[in-house]
This record gives sequence, structure tokens and C-alpha cells, in this order.
Amino acid sequence: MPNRSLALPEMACADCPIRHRAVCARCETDELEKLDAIKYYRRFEAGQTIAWAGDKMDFVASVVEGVASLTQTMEDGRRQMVGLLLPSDFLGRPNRESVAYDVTAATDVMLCCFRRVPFQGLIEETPHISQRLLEMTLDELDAAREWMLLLGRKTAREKIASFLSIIARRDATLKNSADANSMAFDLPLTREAMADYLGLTLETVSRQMSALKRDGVIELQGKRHIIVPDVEALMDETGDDADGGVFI
Amino acid sequence: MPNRSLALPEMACADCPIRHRAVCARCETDELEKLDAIKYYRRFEAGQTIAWAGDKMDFVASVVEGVASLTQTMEDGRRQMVGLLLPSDFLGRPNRESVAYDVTAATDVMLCCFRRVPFQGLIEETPHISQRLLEMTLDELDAAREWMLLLGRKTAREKIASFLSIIARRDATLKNSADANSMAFDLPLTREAMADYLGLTLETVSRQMSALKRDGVIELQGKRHIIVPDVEALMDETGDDADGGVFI
DNA sequence: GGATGTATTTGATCGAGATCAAACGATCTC
DNA sequence: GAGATCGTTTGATCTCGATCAAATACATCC
Repeated sequence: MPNRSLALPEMACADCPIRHRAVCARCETDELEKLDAIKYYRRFEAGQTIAWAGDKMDFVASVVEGVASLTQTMEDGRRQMVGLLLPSDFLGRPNRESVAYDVTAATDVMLCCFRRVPFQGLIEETPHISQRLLEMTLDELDAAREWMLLLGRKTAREKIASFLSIIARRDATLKNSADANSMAFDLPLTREAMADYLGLTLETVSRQMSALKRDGVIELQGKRHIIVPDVEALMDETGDDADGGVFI
Repeated sequence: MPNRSLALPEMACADCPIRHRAVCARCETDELEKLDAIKYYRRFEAGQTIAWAGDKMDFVASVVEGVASLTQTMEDGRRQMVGLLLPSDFLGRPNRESVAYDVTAATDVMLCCFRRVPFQGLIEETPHISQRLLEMTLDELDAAREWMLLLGRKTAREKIASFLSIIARRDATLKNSADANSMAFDLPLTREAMADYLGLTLETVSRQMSALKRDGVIELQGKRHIIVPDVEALMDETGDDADGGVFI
């Protein structure tokens, strides 16, 4: 892989691709300036560890580009992914010095980091930040609860279909693509990482991917590029309600 | 069961058992008065549904006494519990009219309800409330992530042991009991609700409870009262790290 | 006391997904 | 181009927890 430029951007918040969806979404110009004063960008390459569980982490961050994962590991090596952070998602917990989970770059990742201690101060004095953070945390909790249903009760095939539709949906949001009947996207995870996400083994992931391909629900170009010819057909495989669990 | 008094208390916040742990924990006297103006108490009997997923709910609430559960149900009837609310836990999502999950009283429950719309106003103007709510939501997210590890990777035996130790720990906190080597408590859930919590069938729950009893890890008095003669021995069965995953 | 109903336990059998094992294909290195 | 490595696929077999079925315990109600 060609070693892409590691030069870190001095991007203005106004030009930031996640300006209106990240923790800074509600900030006014003056509030943005305060954030700007404590921010810096960092890149991580796919596979790199961003932090180990238990490490002190002196920053919190927004994911600007790429995908990062939060993972828990048991003593005997069993692993479960417990968070998948896509662009605009928030990493870290204010008021906590150490990280609770292993944080890994699933793809090349760029973070917009905020020094933790000053960021805590900003939360206290800037309602627009703390309100947005609360909203994002509640969304994450909802996502975690969907994920719990998947882990506890779905079949392997339903798990794979659910995962693919989650990625497809988030990808469509990022690209602002209208929800057409067909869609295409790249998987941000290896089969092993998918297994950690879904509470399966990588062999079962591979088998079910093959089965969905055989049944015409998905098409594969290489190992990572997915084409969904009929989104409805994929949704039917997830086990979710027809309305997609949309909140009315 | 004798129908206990349904008279609703006009309790002063100062006398409230969850005063210093609930969403109001950080409030000063004047802030408490504002909350007091929009609050009212409600009781639900064990088994009663508090709200169905999709219902409009015109209040949010703190659990004062008892245990409530959040549950998701798939079209074919598969059910997964996704939240277990013990005293001081918060129910409902500000800025959302409808409930996302079925809410059920697992035991007799008393709620301290706040009318939703005025509560939203209080959040905006009272940092002590929104900060506490953020903190509680982050704690719930951490708990959800532990739960995901349990659902995705633990064996049936580990799931049961983990559940028992979670209940034991929360019960000890409520009772302010020093962490002795042995402890005793009542299960707030039926075998079926435990199965919904753990992603198992009720038969497997029953079998593993019997196995833990046979192996001397727990003792049973009736079906619901649990005695743990050696807390260490129970912890060893959970699959968690020896340090209990405590944050350093 | 007997009848009814609900929660739970226990037994027998089955099957989805795990485990163990091997092969494949793409990329990188020497 | 041979070999090594990594991610992935595919095959054979096993096992844990699900499923189907029945018994038991323990209320409450006539």
C-alpha cells in the first residue's frame, strides 16, 4: 500500500466534513474557536492500536475519517467488539482518565482530538457541547440496545444481514446518497473483525457471506466490496420489522 | 398477594431514598423545587406493563423502588431484554415522544415521574440536571457494553454467574452493606425474564441454576432467594478478570 | 380437599454454530 | 519465480444450548 501523506491538516472547522454532525454540531462561531484552541489532528493506519484498555488517554476525539472499533477481551482470548466508531462519532469519556476498551483503527483513521482536561472545562461552561454530547450518547445507547438484540437472539444469517444493512445505511448517510433500491459500499472490517462484532467465529461469518451471495442477496467484488441489488431483500433477512424499527 | 396500599406518597425530596444517586443528585435546593413542581409518584404492580414500544409517553422518571425492564420483541416472538432499571435509574429519553422499548415492572415498582415537556425545559436551563443525566447515560452505556460481551461470548454458566454477581453488587450498594465474603439477596426476575436478559431459554437458565447449586456456588431458599456463601467462588465463574473489571 | 393455573425443574433429542483442519488466492519479500 | 504471510474459503466433526415433552411445586380459588 502506498504510504499516503502523513501530513496533518490544519483544517478550519468550517471546512470539516463532520462539522454539523459531530460533538461540535451545535456550536456557534465563538464556541468553535474555543474548541479550535485545544484541538489537533492525528492519523492512524489500519490495524494500529489507538489505545489499550486501562491506558491513560489525555484526549477525547471525533472520528473525522475512517472507522475505529472498541473491543473487550476476556482472559482466555475471547473477544467482543462493543463499539464501532464511524465519521462524526465521539471517542472517549470525559471525566475518565483511562480507557475502558481496546481502541483500534479498523481502516485508516483521522481523529480530531481535544485535550481532555480543557475539554472537560468546555463541557461545564458550554451547554451546546454538553447537550450535543448527551444526544450522541443517547443515540449510542440506542444502537447498543439494537446490538444486544442482535447478539442475544438473532441467527448467524440475520446477524450478517443486519451488519451489512447497518454499514450500508451509515455509508448512505455519509455520502448523502438518496436511498435507491440498490446500493454498493466497502466493508470496513475483516471477516475476523466482523466475527468480533457479531459474536460469531470468522468461519461462520465467511460461510454466511457465501450463503447470502449464493442466494443472490448480495454480490461481491473482491472480498470487501459489497453490492446490494435489492435493499428490500437484504432487509427481509435481518429479522427486523418491515418498517426498519424507525421511530415514529 | 395482599394488595398493598396504593396510596401515593407526597414524599419530600429530602426524604427520598434515591435523592443522592438519581438524576437529581447534584441539584441544589432551588433546583429541587423546580423538579418538585413537575413531579408525581406512580406505582406499578409486578408484571404490569408501564409502556409499550411505540407508545407516546408524557413523562420521564426515576425508579424509586423496585425493578423495571426494557425489552425488545421480534416479529416471531423472540425477546431480548435491553435494560434493567434498578432504584435511582432513569427511565425515558428527553426529546423523544414515544418509547423505543416495552417497559415492564419486574417487581412492584414506584416511579418518581416528571412531566416530559417541562423536564426538557429544565434540562436546557439546569446544568446540574443535564450533567448528571449525561453521567448516568455514560454509565448505562458502559453497562450495555459489559452486557454485549456477556451476550456475544460468555457460556450459559458464565452468563448466570455474571447476572447473579451484577444483582448481588447492586443489592449491596442499595443496602450499603460492606462487601462481606458471603451475601444473600432476592432475585428480582423470573427464570423467563432472566432468560430474556441473558439471551438463553428458560430451561437453560433453570439447568444452570441447578448446576451452580449442585456445585455449591450458590444456595437457594425457595426459588427466588439466593445465598452466595463465597463471593470469590461466584466471581470465578463469571469469566471476568479477577479484578472485576474495575476501572483504575 | 380438590381443581386450576403459573413458575419451575428435569429428561430426551436435535441442530446451529463452534472447532479442528486444510486449501486457496493475493500481496510482499528475497 | 519460490517462499512466506495474511485474509479468506471450504470441509468434517463435535458440542452446547435449543427444542419438545413431561413432571413437580406451590400458589389461589371454590
